[in-house]
Amino acid sequence: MNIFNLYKDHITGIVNNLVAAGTLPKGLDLSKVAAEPPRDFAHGDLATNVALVLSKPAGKNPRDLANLLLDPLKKLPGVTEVSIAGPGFINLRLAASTWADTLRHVLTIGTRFGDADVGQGAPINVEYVSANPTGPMHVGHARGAVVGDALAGLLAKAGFKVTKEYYINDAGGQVNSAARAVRMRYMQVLGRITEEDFQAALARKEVEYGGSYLIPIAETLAKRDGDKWASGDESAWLEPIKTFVVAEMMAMIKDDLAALGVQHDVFTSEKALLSAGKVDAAVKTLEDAGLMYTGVLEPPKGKTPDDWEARPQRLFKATEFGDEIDRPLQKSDGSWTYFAGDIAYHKDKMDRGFAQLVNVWGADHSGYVKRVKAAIKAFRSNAAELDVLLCQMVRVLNNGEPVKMSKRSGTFITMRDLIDEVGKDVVRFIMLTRKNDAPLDFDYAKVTEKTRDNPVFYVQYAHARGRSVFRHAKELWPDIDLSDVGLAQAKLDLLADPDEIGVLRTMAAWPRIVEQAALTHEPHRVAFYLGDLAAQFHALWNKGNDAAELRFLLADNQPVSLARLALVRGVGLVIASGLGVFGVEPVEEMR
RNA sequence: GCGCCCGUAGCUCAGCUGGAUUAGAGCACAUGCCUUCUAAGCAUGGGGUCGCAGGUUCGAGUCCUGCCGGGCGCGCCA
Repeated sequence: MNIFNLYKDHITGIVNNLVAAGTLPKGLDLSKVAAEPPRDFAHGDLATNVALVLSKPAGKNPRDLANLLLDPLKKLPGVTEVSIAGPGFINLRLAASTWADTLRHVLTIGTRFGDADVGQGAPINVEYVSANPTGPMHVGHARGAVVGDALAGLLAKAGFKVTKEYYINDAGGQVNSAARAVRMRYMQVLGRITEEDFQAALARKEVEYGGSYLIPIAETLAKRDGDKWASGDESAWLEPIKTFVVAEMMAMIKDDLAALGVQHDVFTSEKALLSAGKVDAAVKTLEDAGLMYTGVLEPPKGKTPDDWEARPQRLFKATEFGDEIDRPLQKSDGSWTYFAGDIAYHKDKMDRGFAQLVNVWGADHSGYVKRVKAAIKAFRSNAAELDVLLCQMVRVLNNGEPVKMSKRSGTFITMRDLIDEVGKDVVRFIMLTRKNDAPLDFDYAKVTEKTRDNPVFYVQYAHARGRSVFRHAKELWPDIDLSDVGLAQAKLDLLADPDEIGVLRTMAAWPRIVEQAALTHEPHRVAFYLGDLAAQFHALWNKGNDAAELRFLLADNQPVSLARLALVRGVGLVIASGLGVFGVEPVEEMR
C-alpha cells in the first residue's frame, strides 16, 4: 500500500473524468503528474503538481485548473482539506485515520510492508563482483559486492524478477599469469627453487603475481599431483594448473562472499562461452550485420605508447553506437580480446531473456562503459537496457589515519580482513551510506563506535530501543496480547501527538522510497531513509524524558500505551524491512 | 588531447529522477535535558553568492553550453 500512488491514481481519475465531461481536452500526458509528501508538512500531508504539469497542454493557467479540481478532490475518501498554494500546487490534508490505517497495515503484513510492484515481474540481471580469479578480494570488491547485492534485494522488493550473476574472467592473460606464478611457487614447494629465486624472477618480471597467498594453493597442488608438473614445458602444465588455480580461487572467493552474506544465482565462465563457440557466433553476427571492418587505429593520446605499432586489425564499428573509437576484437596473435568475450557475454544475457541489465563495476572501468553499451545496441533486434553502476574508491582509515595499502608489500586489506574486524552487517551497511559514484571512507574504528555519527549504530540502536520497550511492557502487563495481531486491535486513533503522526508519516513513505530507489538503482537512499526514521524515533523517545505523559508506557493508561506500542512495533518492522533489503539483521539489544 | 564521474555550511555528506517566500542533516563550536522505557540519546543557536558565467523553463542545487578545479580511464590488460 503506497498512499502516494493511491492518491495519484485518484487524481488522474479526476482528470480523466473532466476530460470525459469535455471540461479538459483529450490526450493529456499524465505521466508527469505526481503525488508526493510536501517539503513542509505544515502545508499538508500530500501535495500534487497536477495543475502545474497540465496547465500548458490544457490551455489553462495553473490556478484556474487547480480550482477546477478542488471540488472533486475534496470528495476523495480520507481527504479533509484541499488548498491551492504557490504557483498552483494543490495540498491535501488527510484524515487522522489514514495514519492509523497505515500502521494497522504494517502490523498486519510485517516486514513485507514496502513491497512494491513497479517491477511487474520483469526479469532483470544484476552482475556484480566478477573479480578475477587470481587473488583474494579487497575492499573495493566488497563495495561492489554489497552495492550489487543490496540493489538486487531492492529490485526484488520492488517486484522485479532478479537474477544475481557473476562473470568469471577465466580465459585471458591474467589467469595465465596466475597459473605461471602458482607453477613457480609449486617448484618452490617441491624444493626445486628458493624464495630468493622466486623474488628474483618477480624482479625480472618473469612472474607477475608475487603474493604469498599463492603458496597454499601451490602446496595443495603438490599434495594432489606430486611432482607431475615439475618437468616439461609450459604447454604441458599451463592448462591443467590454470584450471586448478581458477577452481581454488573461485572456491576462496565464494567463501569470502558467503562470509559477507552474498550469494549469486548464476556464475558464467568466459572460458565456457569461448569453448561453446559463443564468442565466434557473436562476432559473426556483427560481421553479418556489416559492423566489422579491417582498419588501423590512431595511437592513444595523452600517454606515451613506447611500444606502439600501427597495424591493421578487425574492428567493430562502435562509433556508430556512440563510442569514441572503433574497437578491436582480435589480438595480434589471433585470439579474441576481452571485449569480444564481453560482447558475447552480454549477448548471452540478452538471449537468456533479460531486457534489463545492471553491471556493478569499479570506477576504473569507466572508460569501458560506452563500448559495452555500443555493443549491446549493435544487437538491434533484442537490445537490452544496460545501466552500469560505477563504484568509487573505498579509503580505509583507522581513526582518521589512512591505512596504507600496497599489493607489493602485501599490506593491502582484504575483504575478509574487514569482515573479521567489524562484522558483515557493519560492512554491508557502511558500504551503502554513500551513493555508488561518490568515494567512501571506511574507518574501521569509527564504524563500530556507539555514537550518533555512526549510522549503523544509530539505526540499530533505534531498533533495539523499540525492543526494550516491549521487554518492559511484558513485565508491566504479562497477560496482555502484545503480538502484532493483538496490537493491530489497539485504539490507534489515540496516537495524536504531532511527533507521533510525524513518525507515522515517515513510515507511510517507505513503499515510495522502495519504488524510487529501485527504479533509480540507488540503494543508498534506503540507508538515508532508515537514518531519518531512526532520528524521528529517537526524538520521540526523548520527548518522553521531558514530558512524562508522552512516554510510550503509561502504567495508568493501557489504551494509550497499547497504541504507542503499536507505533514502536511499526517502526521496528519498517527498520527491519529496510535492513532486510541490505541483508542486515536488526538487533534486539545493544551490548 | 579526448571521454566518464564529481564540485552544496569550517569538515563529511543528503537533496525524493525541475517545483512552493527561511537549500537540509551529522561532525565541530555554544547552551540546556537523566530519582522515570538504554543520556550509546535528545533539544536550541550561529554558520552556505549550491565551483564560475551564460542559456532553457511559469519555476534550476537539479536540465543544456562554455570555462575553472579534483578523481578515474584512454590499442593487441581484465
